Amino acid sequence: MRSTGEKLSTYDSILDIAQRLIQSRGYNAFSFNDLAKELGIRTASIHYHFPTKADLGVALLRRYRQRFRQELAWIASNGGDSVSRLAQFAALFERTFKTDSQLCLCGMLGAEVTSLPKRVAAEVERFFSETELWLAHVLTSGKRAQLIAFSGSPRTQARMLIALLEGAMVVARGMRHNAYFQGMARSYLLKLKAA
Amino acid sequence: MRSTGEKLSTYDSILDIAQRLIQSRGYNAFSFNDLAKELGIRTASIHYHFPTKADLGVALLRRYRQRFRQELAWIASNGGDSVSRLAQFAALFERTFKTDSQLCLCGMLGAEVTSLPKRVAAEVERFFSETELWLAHVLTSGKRAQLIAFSGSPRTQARMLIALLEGAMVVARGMRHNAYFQGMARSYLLKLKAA
DNA sequence: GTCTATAAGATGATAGAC
DNA sequence: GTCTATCATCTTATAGAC
Repeated sequence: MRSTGEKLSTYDSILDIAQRLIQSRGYNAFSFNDLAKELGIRTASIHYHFPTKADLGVALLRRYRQRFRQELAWIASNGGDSVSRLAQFAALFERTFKTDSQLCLCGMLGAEVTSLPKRVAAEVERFFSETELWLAHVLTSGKRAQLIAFSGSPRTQARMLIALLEGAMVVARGMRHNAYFQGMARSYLLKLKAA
Repeated sequence: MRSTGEKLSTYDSILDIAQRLIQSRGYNAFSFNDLAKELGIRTASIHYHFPTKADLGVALLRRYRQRFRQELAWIASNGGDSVSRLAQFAALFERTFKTDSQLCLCGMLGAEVTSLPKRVAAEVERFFSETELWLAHVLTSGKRAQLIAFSGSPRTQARMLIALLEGAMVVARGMRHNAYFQGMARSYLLKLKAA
C-alpha cells in the first residue's frame, strides 16, 4: 500500500521512465543512459535493478499487462452496459494518446517485434490475446442483449476494434494530427449500436 | 527504362534492402553495416550514395510515395467501381503483409516518428495525407453513385480504413498471427457496401 | 544501492588512396 | 565507386570499491 506523496522506489521510477520513453520513441530508441540521466544516477545502477535491457522490458510489460487487466476488470464491474464498456475501452486508448501523443506500449512494441528480445515479444503477444478475449466477451454479451449488432465472429469484431485503435494512434502520429482520434472511435462504436 | 534481368544499380539495391529492413525491423534497428554486409561492400561506399542515414530515409520515402501514387493511379483508372477500388486498396496492404509479415513502410515509421530525423518524418506525413485524400475521393464517388453507404465525412471514413489496415498489420505482428488480416478488411468493406 | 572504472562492440560518419 | 583506415560517440554490460 503506497501512501500519497511517498517517494517512488528507483525500481518503479525506472519502469515509469522506460515506459514513457518506449511509448514515445520505441524500444530501440531509448537507452540505459536516457534512464540514468533522468534519474540522476549511473547506468551501472540501472543494471543492479535490471541485469539486461530484456529483463527491464519483460518486467515493464508484466506490470503493463497487470495494470491493463485491472482497468478492464473495473470497466467490467462498474455497472455500465456493453455499449458503455466498449466506449470506456476506447477511452483508455484515447487517454493514452492525449498524453504527448503516446502510443499504446504494445502498439509500439508490436511494430518493433521483429527486433525485440524473444521474451519481450512473448509478453506483447499475451497482451493482445488477453485484450482480444476480453473484448470478444463484451461483444458477445452485447449481442445477446441486443444492444450491439455486428456480423461475423465476436473475435473478428474484437480484432477490428483493437486494430482500429492501435492504427489510429500510429497514423495520427505519422500525420502529427492530434485531433485525428476524435471522430474515429466514436464513428465506429456508433455503427455497432443496434438500431 | 530497365530491361528484364538488368542488374540493379548499387543505389537502387541499397534502397531495396533498406526498405525491407525498415519494414521488418524499423528505422532505428537497421544499420549501414546491415546494408554493407548484404551488398558485399563497405559502409563507406553506402555513404558515397547517401551521405547520411537521413538522406537515405528521405530518398527511400520519396520513391515509396511515388510508387504508391502509381498504384493508386492504376486502381483509379483500371475500370473498377468504387467498391472494387476500395478492395484493391486494401489488397495492397494485404500483399505487403503477406511478404514476411512486413509492415507498411509508413506504418512502421509512423510509430517511430518521434525518434526520426525531421526530414524523414515530413515524408511520412505526406504519405498519409496523400493516401487519405485519394481514399476520401473514392468514398465520395461511391456514395454519390449509391454504391457505398457511410455516415460522417468521407475524410473520417478514409481515416478509419487507413487506421484499420495499419493497425491490423501492427497487431497481427504483435500476436504473430498471420491469418489475422484475413477476415478483417473484408468485414469492414462489406459493411460499407450500400444495401 | 550506488559509485568508478572499464570493456567490447556497434554506429554514423569522414579523409584520402586506388 | 569502392576501398582502407580511422574517428568520436554511444550502447549494453561487468567487476569491484564504498
